[in-house]
Amino acid sequence: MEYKHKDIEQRWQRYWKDNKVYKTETDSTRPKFYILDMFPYPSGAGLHVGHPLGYIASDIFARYKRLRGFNVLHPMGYDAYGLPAEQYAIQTGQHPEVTTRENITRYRGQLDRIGFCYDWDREIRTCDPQYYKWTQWAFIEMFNHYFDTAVNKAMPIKNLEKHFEKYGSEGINAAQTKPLNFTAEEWQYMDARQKSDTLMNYRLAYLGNTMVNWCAKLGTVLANDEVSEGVSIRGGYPVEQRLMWQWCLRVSAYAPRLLDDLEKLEWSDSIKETQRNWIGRSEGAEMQFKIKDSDVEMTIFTTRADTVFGVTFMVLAPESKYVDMVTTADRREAVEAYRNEIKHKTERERMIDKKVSGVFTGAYAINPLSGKEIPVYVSDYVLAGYGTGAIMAVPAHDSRDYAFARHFDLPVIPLIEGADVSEESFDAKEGRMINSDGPELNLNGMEVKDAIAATKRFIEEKGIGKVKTNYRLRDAIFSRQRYWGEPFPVYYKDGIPYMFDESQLPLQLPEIDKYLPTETGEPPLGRAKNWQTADGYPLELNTMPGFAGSSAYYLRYMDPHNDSALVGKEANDYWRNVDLYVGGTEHATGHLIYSRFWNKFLYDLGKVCENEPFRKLINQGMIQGRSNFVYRIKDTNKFVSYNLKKDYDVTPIHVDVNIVTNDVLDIEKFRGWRPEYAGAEFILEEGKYVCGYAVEKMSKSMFNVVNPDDIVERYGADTLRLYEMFLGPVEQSKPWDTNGIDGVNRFIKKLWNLFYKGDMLLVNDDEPSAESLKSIHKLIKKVTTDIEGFSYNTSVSAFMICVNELTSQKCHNRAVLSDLLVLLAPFAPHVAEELWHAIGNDTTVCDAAWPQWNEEYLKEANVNYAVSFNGKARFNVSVAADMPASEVEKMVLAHENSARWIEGKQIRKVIVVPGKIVNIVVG
RNA sequence: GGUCGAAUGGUGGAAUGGUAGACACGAAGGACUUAAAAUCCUUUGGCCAUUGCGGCUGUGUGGGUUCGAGUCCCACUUCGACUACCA
Repeated sequence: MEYKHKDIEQRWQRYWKDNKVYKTETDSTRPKFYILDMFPYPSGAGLHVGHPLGYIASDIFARYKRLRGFNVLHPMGYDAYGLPAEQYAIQTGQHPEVTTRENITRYRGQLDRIGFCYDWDREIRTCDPQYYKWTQWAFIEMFNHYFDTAVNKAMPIKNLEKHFEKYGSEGINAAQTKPLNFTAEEWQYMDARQKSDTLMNYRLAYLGNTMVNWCAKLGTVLANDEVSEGVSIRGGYPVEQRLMWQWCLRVSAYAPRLLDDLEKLEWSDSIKETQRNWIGRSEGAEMQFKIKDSDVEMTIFTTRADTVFGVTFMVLAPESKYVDMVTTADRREAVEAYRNEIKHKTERERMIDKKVSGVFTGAYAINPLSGKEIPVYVSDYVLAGYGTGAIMAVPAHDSRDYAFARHFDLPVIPLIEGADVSEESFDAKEGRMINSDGPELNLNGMEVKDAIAATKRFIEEKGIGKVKTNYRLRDAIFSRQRYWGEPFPVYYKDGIPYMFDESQLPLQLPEIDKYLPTETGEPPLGRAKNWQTADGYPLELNTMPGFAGSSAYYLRYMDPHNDSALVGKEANDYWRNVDLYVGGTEHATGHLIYSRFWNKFLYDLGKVCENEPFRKLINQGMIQGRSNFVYRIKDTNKFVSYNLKKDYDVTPIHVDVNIVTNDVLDIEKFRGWRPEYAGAEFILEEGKYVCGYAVEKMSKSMFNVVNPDDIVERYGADTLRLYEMFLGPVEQSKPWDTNGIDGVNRFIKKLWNLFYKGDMLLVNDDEPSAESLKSIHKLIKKVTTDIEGFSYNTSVSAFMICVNELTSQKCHNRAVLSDLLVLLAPFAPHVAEELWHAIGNDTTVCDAAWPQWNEEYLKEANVNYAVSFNGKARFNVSVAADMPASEVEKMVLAHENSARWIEGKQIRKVIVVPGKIVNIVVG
């Protein structure tokens, strides 16, 4: 029999499917293991070979855990809402649901061909009403809760209302948008609208008038993690700041917990660090500065309280509420002009334009420690959204303040001994204080660290400020002006938002005629007919963002068909949380923050039993494209081979990597590739046309996309799986390069030849030799430890070594080969299954037991010691493995080569590392 | 600018502080074959020696710790990822 990958793979994929081999049930008698892939967005382009990298790694782990007796939950689904389907719909009029369904079908086909062990009965799609019912439900719960900072968890908003009735805002401990002050009586006299507005200040899901990232081209607002460098991540369109009424999630309330709980997670240090930076805890102080000749007091935030004696001016964000309060009449016009100018710049323009700009308000503030008068400016380098939107500027010790001071010719007072501030500021937090002597506080001579502490203590005592911890993490903007997303379960009565009752969910996405905003500029849902409650109240026109559906999907997999809860208590108590989560780093500040927030919220409500959703996280690297180039001589249809191109004036042109093999162009296929190349001529080297290459993102426009289907067709899924693992460590990014795939394919054929010679099965029950036992037990040990440590690439090498050894040993022993197949089953399940049955098993290899290695077989009879003198010049000695170190020493010193090296010199030290080295120090 | 990570042959990559370069690709030579494919064998970091079994050198650069450093420490160079006017 010959190794025919197509027959084998089709046969076993059908068998696994028909017999529901990978179906998972809750089973309290067995330990559970939940291993999850980040589910894909089903794009129109289909999967390329980069996508399955993480899926293969997790599939190997899932199969391995199963073989070790765990009850493994390994599901898959689709993050089906998203912008590309909607934009395609705008262009073609095709309903996004239709294209999404088609794309899912294509994805499923591609995934199936690779032989994954997903339990497809648990598949979920975020656009399925039975699923998004629970997304809507969670939103309602967030609306109905606030975050209590005293107990550090979410509490019902009803509690807060009761408190208001009795005590007003006095004594509340609630995360809030802004501080409010009202009495119980004032609360009583508020009308429905005012009460609603007041409660919005505290709800975890709230309607807020906030500064948002508005992308005109996409016609929607975007969350901070969907914007990078001032342009939208999807499409790269410019984004500007706008004040809009939006649904928001009070993620910031959970910032301390999101930060602290990172410690417990088995995530890579780099991704934890990314989250830490994103949450951005900074300890500092808030301080009040009085405005001269006015009642206004401005609050600023600083982490450098020690530098207060070096404050020579203050700066307000253009959007700051203080601007109107302090600007003098004669400066009003100039300030307004500046604010308008800033308002019309996009975020991107503000970033590119690093020029210092700003305007004087006419006001002077009084330094609370030195009593000096200092001018107040407005500038866009101060952000409205962070701290209080106002800063005290210390040009000597902050580079941004320094640039501003130089531009407006403001004084610079150095505060640290030896700091040279003639050319640039001294930003380091170290050194000894000078020039910091005020009427009540003297910091001179202190170290910076102590000066910060002393100043904080002083301002708290004097009531001019307080110690404050700020977080960079902002609330998540939760509205999108799009069609293809979850509708909000919200209706409006007299302009006040109300939630649907849970029993009325899901609120289904309506049909519309065109997927564009309405003529009046409302979101696409404004086109829906009868988009109102039974009583005629209008419904919310926005939809939820992409991260809504992906924030709790891992919980739904535990209990995907439950009609009465997101996840039932029994299922949740058993599966708890994800033991191993595999996905890309690009979600570090998006999905992985939102999911943790969402999970913590549900945990506070007692709906889930674990505080964190993903216990261990592995970030697979990205597979980049490896593009190929041909070199056309300018103004001709003649192409010159890579190593000859320096003699010509050439234009490099991307060429489809699928007509290039090992960087050699298939000339005939190239002529047929595009009509303009039909008459192409070539200047060859050694009879071949050699292409150049470059590593780039894998994309259609670079003609470097490799479809896994083609690899499966040609080499088989097992080869694809092994090869993707063999390429290098899973966590590392690397270009896709098929140059080595033949080696992996050869390995499978060699494995096959251990079992078959022609049609004859070679397997026997002879006593296995000691060296065969050693080979297989070495492999068991290596593969077991490698899988536990996610070193799949070295595992694949170990398989190759073992098969080579068994081949040269002519080992066809059934027991040895059985162990080999079980070890291989996670990596190459089809061929393992085929051979497993060929040697007489009638159960599936997926139900076998993982073999244990026996150290007895691994023991060496003899051990090689490397002998060195002063760490140099070595020779080897071979001694019995159980010889004690002192005997080894004697034997080495008696060795003829030792005499040569010692040559009468004194022996100072002899070091024997058991089994490894003998080092003799002479001199 | 900040944070984190990386640097090893022609290539992808191996090496609990202990004989660097496993394994694979590619390349060269050979066997089988009328020929090709497939398969198998040999060589393959560099330099020198190759009718002697060897010698020298070598993990981005410069220092350090150690009997011994690709591995640990310090500084630098280059590259990558993330983030970015966060006071």
